This record gives sequence, C-alpha cells and structure tokens, in this order.
Amino acid sequence: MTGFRIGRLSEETGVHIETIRYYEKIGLVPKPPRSDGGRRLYDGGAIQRLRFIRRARDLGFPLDDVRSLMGLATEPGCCADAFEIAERHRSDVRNRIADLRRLERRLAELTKACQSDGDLECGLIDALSRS
Amino acid sequence: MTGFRIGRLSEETGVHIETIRYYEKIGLVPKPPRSDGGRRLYDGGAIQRLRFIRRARDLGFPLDDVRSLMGLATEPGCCADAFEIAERHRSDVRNRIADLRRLERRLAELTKACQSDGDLECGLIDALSRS
DNA sequence: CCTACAATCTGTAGCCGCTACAGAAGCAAG
DNA sequence: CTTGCTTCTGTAGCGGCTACAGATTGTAGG
Repeated sequence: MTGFRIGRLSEETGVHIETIRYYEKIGLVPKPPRSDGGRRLYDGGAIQRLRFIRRARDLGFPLDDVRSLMGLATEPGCCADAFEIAERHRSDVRNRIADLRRLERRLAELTKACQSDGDLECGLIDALSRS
Repeated sequence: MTGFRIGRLSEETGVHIETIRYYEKIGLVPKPPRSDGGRRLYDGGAIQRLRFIRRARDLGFPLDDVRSLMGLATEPGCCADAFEIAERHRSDVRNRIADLRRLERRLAELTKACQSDGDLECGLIDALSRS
C-alpha cells in the first residue's frame, strides 16, 4: 500500500493520463517511484500539485507561468512575484479580448454586406478579392 | 520576362517567403512554373490569390475556411455558402470573447485578493493551492 | 573571368499543449 | 488459463507558421 496509480490520480484531479505523463516528461511534476511491475505510484502530494496545475491552467496561465507559480508557492513573500505574473497574464487576456472585438466588428460588417447584396455579388468574397 | 520570383511576391503581398512555400506545400496555392535554375516564377494571379488569403487570415479564418472561400470565389451564387462560413467563424469569435471575459473577471478577482492580502498570505497562490 | 554577396532552393525541427495512436506488458477476476 | 482492463514506452499529429542548415543560382563590381 505505497500509493495509487496514474488512473486514480487522473480521476482525482481531472487531468488526463497522457497529460500527466507529458507533465512528467517536461519536468513540470517530479518523476514518481515505480511499483515492481513498473507502474507509477503516487501519493497525496501528487494530487495537490496536479490540482494546482489544473487550476492555473483553467485560468489560462501558460505552463511556464505555472512552473514559476509552483516555485513561488513554497517561498515566503511570494505575493509580489505572483501578482506580477498574474497581472501580465491578465493584460495579455485583455489584449486578446480587444483584438477579438475588433475582429468581431469587422466580421459583422462583412457578413452584413454579404446579406444585403442580394443576388448579384457577394460582399464578403468581394472584400477579400478587392485589389 | 516570364514572371517574378518569390521575394517580389512576398513584398507585394506581405506574406513571408517561408509562408508562401508552406502554402504551396499544403496545396493552398498551386505550384508555379520554375525558371531554368529552379526558381519559382509567379504572375499577377499569384498576387491576387495570396492577397485574398492574407485578408482572410487577417480576419482570423482558419486555413480550411480560406480554402473553401477561395473555392467559392469563382462560383456564381456563392454568397450563401460564404455567409455561412463567415457566420460560423464569427460565432466562434464571439464564444472566444465570452470565454476570455469570464477569465478576465476571475483574474481580476484573484489579483485583487493578492494585493489586499498585505503581508501574511498570497491570495492568488492560496486560491491555486486550496484543497 | 573571378569574386563576393544576395536570393532562393530543399528539408527538417521547433513552437504550444496536448491528443492519439501502436504494440507490449502487468494485473485481477472468473 | 484466458479474458479484458490498465498501464507502459515511443512516436506522430494538430495549426500555422518560423527558423534554421547547407546547397545552389543569379548578379554586380573589379
């Protein structure tokens, strides 16, 4: 009774088995000990770590940020650093929203042109083809 | 004087040389004839096609959609089909905006928790670590 | 004609974050 | 002992490029 296997870890954390192995490969989580038969054996700490990663990923942090945040989690006075990472990410998200909104407006115009044009020409194709 | 080379095509269209070759490889643009020395030789039609692609890409259409739109460009009565592709894409964009806005709100809360917490604990790290 | 140098050529690997296989081996129940 | 489930390793693929390496071609100047 020295731990549980990857399927259980996957269930507990909602992280796919392949993804767990991938995280191990890139060094995001430590290599666990193995059973006699070569199966990975995990403990509660693995669940904690993986849940941390999952939450951070759900918040859209890239894996490099997740790595940094995990490093900070054990240090005292980490807040300022964590704050900076989060603010940078948030700013990135805001920029993406702004880009997508501009895009959405343009698409709205184009599809309107497409509809209103009736039978003769396609406003959308026209806009893409204009020289 | 049977055409111009890839560098010129790249300048005229704003599409990188490597990208042009990539589009050729995946069959998005036709293979052009070659000079005696083996260089690609393009004509005005190539410029038109690449500009079309560039505009569609600027509008965020995935390459598969671009392919479809190019196919439609020559057909009569293409508008309905083009409209559908555009609307589907627009809907996708709207969904992405909605997702990002939810995300932004959550990040705003978390960074606020991070700031207000002062010295003792980091609200952000806490939120990621909570079991 | 020779020499630089720019432009282009092919092919491959890398980016991100997984996901999806193939084929082998362990493991528990009937 | 067989069946079927889980896990193992390794590799390739997704989108849409980008960045090389190393070879070749074309061109301008001396």
